[in-house]
Amino acid sequence: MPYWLMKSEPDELSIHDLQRLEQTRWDGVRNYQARNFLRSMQPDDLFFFYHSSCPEPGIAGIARIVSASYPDPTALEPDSHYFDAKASAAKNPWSAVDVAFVEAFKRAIPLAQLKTQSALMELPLVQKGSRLSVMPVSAEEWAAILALR
DNA sequence: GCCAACGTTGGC
DNA sequence: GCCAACGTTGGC
Repeated sequence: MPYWLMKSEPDELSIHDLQRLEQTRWDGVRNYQARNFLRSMQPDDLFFFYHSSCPEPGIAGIARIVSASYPDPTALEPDSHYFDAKASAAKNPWSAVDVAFVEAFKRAIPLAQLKTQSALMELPLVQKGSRLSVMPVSAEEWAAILALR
């Protein structure tokens, strides 16, 4: 079963928000490579929930995919921050998935620590200049990160 | 707030 | 199809 990592600004949605909500829609992805990964997700896949653009960026917990991908409705909502004028109901290029809370780490694993792990050198998250917000995580990487909890 | 790196747009 | 300009991401 594939593993993933997805980034979220905690001001928008944090792992603690998800804990409270139990389940929510992961939308607003507007990058084709990231979207393609969303489209290959399956229910019950697990992912690391990463906090970005915040005082201490890092992996804050684990969540689970609960739906196959479907057209992202925010692309069609004019008032949405994620509105895309070129999208239509008939032709919506963007995808969303539903996700559920699994676990919040007592302490987020800081990006700075992840960068020191030789087992994670291939992970786009730690590569200089990488901005990919949805990425696959190998079983070995998953285990290496879990060991840092 | 700065800025490096990236993806996208659009003129040619 | 090239590539300069622009907007965005996201760490620091």
